[in-house]
Order: sequence, then C-alpha cells, then structure tokens
Amino acid sequence: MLTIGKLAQAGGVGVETVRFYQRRNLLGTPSRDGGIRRYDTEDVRRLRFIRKAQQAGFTLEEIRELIALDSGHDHQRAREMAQTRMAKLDEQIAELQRARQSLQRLATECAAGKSNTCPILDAFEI
Amino acid sequence: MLTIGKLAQAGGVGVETVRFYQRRNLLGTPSRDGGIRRYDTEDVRRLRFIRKAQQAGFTLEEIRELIALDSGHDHQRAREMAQTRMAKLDEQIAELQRARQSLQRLATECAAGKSNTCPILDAFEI
DNA sequence: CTTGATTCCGTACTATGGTACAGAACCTAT
DNA sequence: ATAGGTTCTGTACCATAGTACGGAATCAAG
Repeated sequence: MLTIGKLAQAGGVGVETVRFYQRRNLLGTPSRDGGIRRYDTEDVRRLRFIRKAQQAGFTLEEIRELIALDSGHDHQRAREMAQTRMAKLDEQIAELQRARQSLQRLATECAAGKSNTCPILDAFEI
Repeated sequence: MLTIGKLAQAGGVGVETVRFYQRRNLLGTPSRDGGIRRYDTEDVRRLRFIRKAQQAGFTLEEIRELIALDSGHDHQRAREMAQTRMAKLDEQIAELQRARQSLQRLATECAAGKSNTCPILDAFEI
C-alpha cells in the first residue's frame, strides 16, 4: 500500500495532481488508514493510463469515460472514441502542416530579402 | 471611421474580443469621439493580422511582439520567430502523428477482436 | 421624443489542467 | 522527546484566450 506521495512518484506526477485527479473522479476513492489515503498497484496502473491517454490527446473528461468503459467492457464505444479522436488528430495535423507551410514560404521569401518590407510581417496583413 | 461593433464585424470577432485585444495592447489606443472609440482601416488590417498569426500558432504575446517588430522593421528577429515557431510546429506534428499511429494500431487490434479485453483500454495500462 | 440598439467601464466568470498555500494533524528518525 | 517531513482539508491562484454581465450613457430611427 502506497501513500499519496509514493503513488505520485510512481506515476511521475505531483501529489497535488493526484488529489486533483481524485476530485475529477479519475481515480477511485482510496481506502484510508487513520485519515491517510492508501493506494495499491492498480492505482499506479490507472495513473499511468491517464498519462498515456493524455499523450493520445484525450481530455481528462474523455479519459474518465474510457475508465468507465473499462469497467463496462464496452469495446464498441471505445473504438468509436478512438476513431473520433483520430479524426480530430488528422484535422489538427493538417492545420499545423498548413501553418508550417505558410510560415516556411514566408521565411524563405524574407531570407531572399528582395522586398523592402518583411513578408513574414506583411503576409498576414493582406 | 468605424465603431467597435463595425470593427469587430469586419475582423470576424466579437466586440468583447476587440476590447480584450485593446487591453493586451494588440491594438493601438483608438481616437475617441465623445467617449466612443473610432477605428480606421489600419485597425481592420491589424485585427486580421492577429487572426492569421493565430492560425500559424503564435500566442497573443508573440503576436504583440511581431506587431512591435513591424514598427521597427526588424526582419532578422521576425525570421527567428518564424523559425522557432516552425520548430515547435514540427514537434507538435510529430507528437500528434505518434498519438495517431498508436491509436490506429489499437483500434485495428480491437476490431480484430481476438482478445477478451479491449486493446484500446488495455494498451495504455502496461 | 421615445424606444431600442450600441457603447462605455470594471469586474467576474468560462474551460483546461493543474499548482500553491495556510494551518493543523500526524509520522519517522535521531 | 523533539525536529522535520508528509499528509490532511479547503480555498485560491496560474496561464491562455476569450465571454458575460450590470448599470449608465449615448446614438439612431421612427
């Protein structure tokens, strides 16, 4: 059994973050030993799950739902959420690539430096 | 000369957003006509510049700096900011692509459905 | 001239994901 | 036994980019 500090360390987060996840119902209510929270290895797994799912771009709210699905073994809904998230990721990637391309073009033009005004500063202004 | 409402409309933002940009010094102090702000076409250009630069991923603070550079004609610094932003965009794109790939793999495995547990829910938990 | 829209200002609130702090209680090691 | 580290609770605060609201003043149209 781990104290909140040990759990936080094992999960690579701060103590306050664990308490924050608790309030958001991302971690189950832990048992108490004289007021002090006691966690087990399942909580460590849960904490690591949260980190990984965050890396995949899920919000904490979505992660809360994924955790609920885990209890209900709802594969169907989990697949749907993954698909939705992938579509969002595709959108975001495309958007960032467009931004990158236009910046690249502007920086190149600016380096060429033929015009008197800077295209990076100009280009947005049209 | 435009009122705040007309400017907001021309820039495709809300009135409150214009006032917010004002407080953040993203728009210059406008002239006043009996207390009421009056804007010109330069302000419309500025507002549109802000939107475009945001699309390129600059924060409002960075945009404030870009606007200052515009006055100082500092091409060098603007190129640096563009390069820095592109590097950040590359990082973000790579990160999103990694997230997408791992989700894709998991969704495919889940659809195959050989295991009893859902790999989307499982996979993060290791 | 009155009605309704717009503008003014300051402040507070939203969402997201935490982070910090105060004061008390408790736990551990010397 | 005492000092220092952890933990407890609740509340407040951070950044980012806005959005909302109250109450007063002013502006435009019928």
